This record gives sequence, C-alpha cells and structure tokens, in this order.
Amino acid sequence: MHAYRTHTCAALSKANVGDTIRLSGWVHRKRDHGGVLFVDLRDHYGLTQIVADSDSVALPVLEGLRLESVVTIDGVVKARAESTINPNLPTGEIEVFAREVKVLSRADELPLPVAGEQEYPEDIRLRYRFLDLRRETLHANIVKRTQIISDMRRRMEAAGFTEYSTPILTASSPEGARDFLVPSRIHPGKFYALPQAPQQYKQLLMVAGFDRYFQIAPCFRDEDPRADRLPGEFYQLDLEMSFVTQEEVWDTMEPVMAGVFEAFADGKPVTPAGSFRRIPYAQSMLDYGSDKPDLRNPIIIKDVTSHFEGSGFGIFAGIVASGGTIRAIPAPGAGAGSRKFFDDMNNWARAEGHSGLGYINIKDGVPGGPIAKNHGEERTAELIAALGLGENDGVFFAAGKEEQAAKLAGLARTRVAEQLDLIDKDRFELCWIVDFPFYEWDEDLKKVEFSHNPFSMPQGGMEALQTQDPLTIKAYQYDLVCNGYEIASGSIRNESPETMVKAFEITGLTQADVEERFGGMYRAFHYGAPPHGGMAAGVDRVVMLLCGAQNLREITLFPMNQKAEDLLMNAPSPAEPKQLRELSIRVVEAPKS
RNA sequence: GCGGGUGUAGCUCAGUUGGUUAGAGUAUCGGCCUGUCACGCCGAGGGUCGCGGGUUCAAGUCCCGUCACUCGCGCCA
Repeated sequence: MHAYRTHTCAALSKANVGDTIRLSGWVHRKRDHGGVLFVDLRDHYGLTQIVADSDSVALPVLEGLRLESVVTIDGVVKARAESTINPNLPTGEIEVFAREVKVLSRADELPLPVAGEQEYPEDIRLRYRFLDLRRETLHANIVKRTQIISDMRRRMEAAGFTEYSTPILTASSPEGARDFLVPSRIHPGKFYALPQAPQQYKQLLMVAGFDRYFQIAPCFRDEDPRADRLPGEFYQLDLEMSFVTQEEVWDTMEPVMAGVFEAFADGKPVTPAGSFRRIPYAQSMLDYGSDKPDLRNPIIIKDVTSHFEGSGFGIFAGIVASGGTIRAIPAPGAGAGSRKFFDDMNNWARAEGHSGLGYINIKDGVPGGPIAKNHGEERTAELIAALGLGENDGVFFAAGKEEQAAKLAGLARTRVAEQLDLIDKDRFELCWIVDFPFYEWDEDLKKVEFSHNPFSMPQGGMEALQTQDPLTIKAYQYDLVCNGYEIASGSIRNESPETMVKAFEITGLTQADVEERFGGMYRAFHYGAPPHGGMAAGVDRVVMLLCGAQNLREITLFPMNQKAEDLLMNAPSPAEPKQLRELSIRVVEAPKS
C-alpha cells in the first residue's frame, strides 16, 4: 500500500464501499460526540468525512488533535445511512471508518482559521500566507489563475504565435515608470534594471525576423500600488506581430481574449469576438469621461456647454465665458427619489477635491434645484429636452476646464450608476479605445511629452510630425478595456529611424539622445526593420475579473503589501556588509524630511 | 508625498451622552455527549482598548501626535 494514500479526499464514492483505503490530509473540522467523532479530512482535491468510535484506536488520537494537523487515516469506506447523507459534499454519500491514524504533523493554535470564509486582517493573511492559501476561495482562485494562463498559451500558439523568453537583467529605461535597479559586481557603480516590460526586446525580435512573438512576461515597476495594480511585479500576456496594421492586431486578438473570457466566465455573457466596439479616445472621453469606460453602465454623458452661455446660473455662465466646459450626467429615475441623493453626490465630488456637482432633479415633470431656478424656465426646458430626460429623472453637471469636467463627469457617471444600481454585474463588456493622442502637454515641465508609448507610430507618419500641431497628432495606439478596467495596451510601432528622431525632437530630445537611450533598437532599425505592432494584456487583471475578485491579492500566491514588503519572506531586508563591499555600495542615512 | 477609512481577547465584532470590575461569538484549555456535517451542553483561562501625550474628578469614548493595514490622489512612457 502507498505510504500516504490510496485515494485523494475527493475520490471516494459509493463504488468504493467496503474497500480498505488510506487517506492523508489536513484536519479541516472536527465534530466530537464523545463516543463518536467526525473529522472532515481535507486535501487539494476535496473533503472526506472520517468517523471514529470507541471501537477504534484512532478516536483518542483524533480527539486530541488541533485543526490543520496533518494525518494519515487507514480505514474502510462505508455507505452513509440515507438520513446522514450530506448532499453538499461530493463525497457525501460515504464516510471512512478509521481503523488507524498516524499523525504526520501537529498544528499549533491557528492565527488564522482555514475553515470558513470570514475576512481577516491583511497583514496576518500575508504573514501566514501558507494558511490563507489553504482557504477555499483563494485556493480556487490560484488554480483558476494557472488554468487561465495555460489557456492563454494554448490560444496564442493556436493563433500562430511562439513563446520566447527575454532577459530579466537588462538596461534601465529612461522613460516610463521607476525602475528596480540591480547593482553590478563586475562593474562598480553600474546597474542593471529589471524590465518594466519586454518592449524593446520584442521589437528586436521582430527585426530579427521571428514574426509572431508572445510571452507570459514578468514585468517590474517600482511604483505605488492600487487595488488593480500590484506593487513591484506583475505579469503581461505580451505579444508582437510583423507586417500588420492595427486592425489585424485587433482581429487576431479578439478571438484570443474573448475565448479566454468565455472559457472562464462561468456562463456570463462576453462580448463576442469580431464585435468589440472600437471607440476613438476623444469620443470615449466625451461619452464616458474616461479612457477605460465601463460599457455595462448605460449612462451617456452629454456636452451642454452651449446651453449655459449667458445663463442666469452665474457660476456656469462664468465658466463657459472663460472657455470652460459643462458636461451633463443623466441619473435616470433619481428625480423621484430623495433630495439626499443629490446632496450626497455633491458632497462626494467636493470630498474628491472638485468644486462640486450641480444638479437638476425633475419631480413629476417639475425641475428643481438651484440650477433650474436660476437658469430660466424656458432654457431649463430646452436643456431637459436636449438631454431627453423624463418626468422623474435627475441630471448632474460637471463644470470646469474641459479635461477636468470630462474626468469629473466620468467619475460621477460611475458613481451614479453604482448608487442607482444600473450596472449588470454578470457580464463582460470588451471594447477597444483607439486613436489615442500621440503627444500631450506637460503642465509641470511646460513642454510637449509623449502621452503613451514613445515607440508608437504617429498617424500620418513623418509628414504629420513636420506639418501638424503636435497636440493634434493621433497615434496608432489602442487599449483593450473590460468593465472599466484597462486590460491591454498596444500600438503599431515606429520602425523608421528618421521618424523616431523627429518624434523625439518634438519632445526636446536630440538624435544623440535617442542613440544613447535606445541605442540597440535605433541601430536595429537601420538594417531592415519590418513594420510591426502588438500589445500587452495584464494577466493579473484578467484573472481578477474572471475570479470576480476586487483586489489583486486575491488572485496572487505571494503578494507584497501596499508598502512593497513581503511579510512572509521578510523582504526587503538589509544586506550584509560583505555583499555591499562586493557591489561597491555604501548605504547612507536617508535624509529626514 | 497627500487625503479618506479601519485599529477593543488568537480571530470576527459590540461597547449608549465621558461614569461600577470592558462584553458576545469563535478559537484555546478542562468536563459531558454514539450520527454530526458551522454538532450540542457545562466550566475556565485569555485585554498595553495600536502606541505616546493632553483635557477631565473620571477617557475604549473627547483633542493632538504617531504607527500599522487599507482605499484613493500624485505616480504608473
């Protein structure tokens, strides 16, 4: 007989009744009735009920064991009496009568119960991650994560892509996020960097003629986290294709992404491949106030700036007169509700740091609130007609400089829909946001900067760079968005060295700068570079969406906390003086601010 | 770096207007219990109310500072 088990804890059924078997696992729960004891024995696969009574030598041993101890049970499979069958358990028709028990590992008193799905403090969960990972939901999420990644690989290979690994120790990239640096022992004073993404490597792979590359790529960025952004490291489904237009990238990836979602959505509807909406960035900012709109939210924002020219509502009239923008966010049915809803929205906007959120609440066809009062009866009626509002609708107004008004309108759109419960949560709505601006104005530095990826191709190419106002140039740059999350970003790349230099010149960099910072790629583009493009999808975010998790730590094996500390392994930690000497590094006291 | 929330027993939480010895569930320990599946019953131990300072006759409760966790802003080409 196998030393530890003949079956797993999910394997036994009525067919095994009478068999002599051996199971190993964790003591999940105990129910001690004195003369008879029940133990739910758990392993990766499931639960099996173990029974011991006073005829069994196992009884006193199991009675004295704490939960989460590891045991091997020798016993006989018995059918349960009709009245004692547990329909909630796959193995609920049988139980194992314990003849022998061997304690493999005793558990101390637990800092974190494994059974049950109660919430526990984040620091304790991370410090005892090995216990947390035994819990049902997290355990299942991790398994699902692995299955999703495996499915992605299969679909990418089926689509003609090949996986290539790229270096982890590489050069610091001067653009973008903060790098993690790795000191070089052989070159005192010099540093490697961990890749923020394999961006340049994958472009070099295209120049090297590999045509269709992908990789489940680890990426490292030293930036502060969010609920949908892990500190330190994360994974991307990174891909690149040669001789393609952006439409081909979309057409290739829609079946992959829709396929992955469908495979793991548990029957929830997914936007079908071939029908992802392609929404220009400018349109998205207008209609949804965001470049990552949640299309499950039915609210569409409207521009109503012209309605407030010379309005009796002085604040808005003044904003419009000084070149500002007013956006309207309809709140269907809210007019019939309480005044408190409108006040709460306004307070929320102020708490978020905005100057406020105006509103009109229509009750039985009568518009109310300070805006309706001052704007003028006739003009208010015109406004309501233009917005197509009904007898008992409400509407909020976000006012300010165009960018701020759009952003506030977007946040308000989300909040209104949440408050009014307008979002169908059991759906995955996928769309592309396209035609991102190539440049943007950096107010701090008072100069033109790349708004996304400096390696992307400006629409109109060299001619656009030479003749257009830089801030009007669009890029062949696109994001894939699902339910309000950016889940992928990509572009057609700029493979022309001349255009690349010109693009950087507009941001104030010279040819010499480009050669110094992107030497490898710049050189590569002089020796026959195919037109190419691709994208990178956030694996962690896709998994989070498919697991229905609100937080990346719920789908990550060993995440760091918000301060980028690993509480289980105790990282980061000080280095030994010997290590520092070898690296020619001296630690200085951080200046106290 | 900034703003919000949370912090009371190992864990989940309650604790009124500032007022007696800070409670419950669960876990732990002891006792009872032969059909439970979140088993049940009896009992016991367990508290720096995150930490420091202040106001007060009196602080878990009010004020200031600080720390931890978290959400967001900045940041994230």
